[in-house]
Amino acid sequence: MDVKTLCLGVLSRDDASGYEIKKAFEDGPFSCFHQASFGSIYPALNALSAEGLVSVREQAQDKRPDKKIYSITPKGQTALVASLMTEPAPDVMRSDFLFILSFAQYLPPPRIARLIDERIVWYRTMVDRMEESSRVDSPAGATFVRGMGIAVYRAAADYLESHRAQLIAEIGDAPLLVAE
Amino acid sequence: MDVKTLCLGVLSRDDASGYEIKKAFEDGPFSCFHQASFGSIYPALNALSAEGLVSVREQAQDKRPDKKIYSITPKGQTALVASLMTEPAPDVMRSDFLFILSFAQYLPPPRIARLIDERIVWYRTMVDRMEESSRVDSPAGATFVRGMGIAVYRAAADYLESHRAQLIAEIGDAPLLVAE
DNA sequence: GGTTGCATGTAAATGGTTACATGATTGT
DNA sequence: ACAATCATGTAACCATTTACATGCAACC
Repeated sequence: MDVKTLCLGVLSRDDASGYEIKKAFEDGPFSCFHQASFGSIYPALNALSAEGLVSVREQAQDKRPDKKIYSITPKGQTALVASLMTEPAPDVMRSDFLFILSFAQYLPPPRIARLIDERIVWYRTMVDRMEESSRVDSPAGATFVRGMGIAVYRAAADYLESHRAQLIAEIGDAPLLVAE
Repeated sequence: MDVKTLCLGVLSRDDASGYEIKKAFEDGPFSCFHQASFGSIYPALNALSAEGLVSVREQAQDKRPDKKIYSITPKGQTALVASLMTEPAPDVMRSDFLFILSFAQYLPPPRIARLIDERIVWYRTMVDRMEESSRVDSPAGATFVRGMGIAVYRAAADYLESHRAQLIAEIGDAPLLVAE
């Protein structure tokens, strides 16, 4: 699933500028499971435009730079659905946090405690944010995915909260390998 | 966290060949949150060797190609711990599955049903595998991380099972945009 | 007879990200 | 005075994946 398809997906929900598409991957509904930078979004948008999968209209703004607002075309809708019909690539997860935690016994307990505490806060914040956005009415798919995000992040936070103390106690008994 | 650190982490648990390290990222305890291919592992191992962070011994095998078994050195242990003390990069998740599901209303319900069913099986299989490996005694960090994996994957599978029917029903009412 | 597993390695291609360039406005 | 937000875009850089190269043994 390349950046072009990702942009098409965002645009299928609503017209947007490149800048706004970026936000959808930063804070928005896609931030949890896909990401893209300006360096990939702007070229993708130009390519989509050249292929006739999106249309552009320039919008002047006062006190703000001009915007290019992109809309998905019928051809673009078809292309999006075709991409959605291909077999999804396997999920990819990259977590330095879990990698570090899996060697907790080599590290100072206060560091482990801090990492876990920060992570709990992060998960709770994400759950709150998702619950808030679930108050506005969304398409069935988006609602389903958001609900799954809430369930999974809540399970993660709950686990960290309920097992934190035991891990800290266990690694507290072992000798340190590094100064704090 | 680059591939060199990842290899150092695997080797801190036990001596291994490049081939065996690959397996740790494919099926093993790290497969859920980091991955690496041969094309990155073998060069990383050579670099680590040149830096004195690992040592190598060649092992002849009958009916199998020769192996190069790598061991972490004291210097390597120090380097690993130093890496583990740096701030972890933010987690990255890339899921075509969730991206596709968030546009479920554009797609044929049987496809959505199949995708969800396959995913449930996958999560349950992973949970079973992790639970099995939790019967052998592991360091505190690894046990903690494995437990979190089980909790999170179980929550994901439970959510998919309990909300599957409702999603299928909701998208079944809308007109199809593509032939099955 | 074809696939999978074992085992190491290289080179090319890829698909990004990071950093840079530019500039007004608003908030601290 | 400095950082952040809005807004678009390019080019250099990067790490990794993919594909290739090689070959034997076991299994179906």
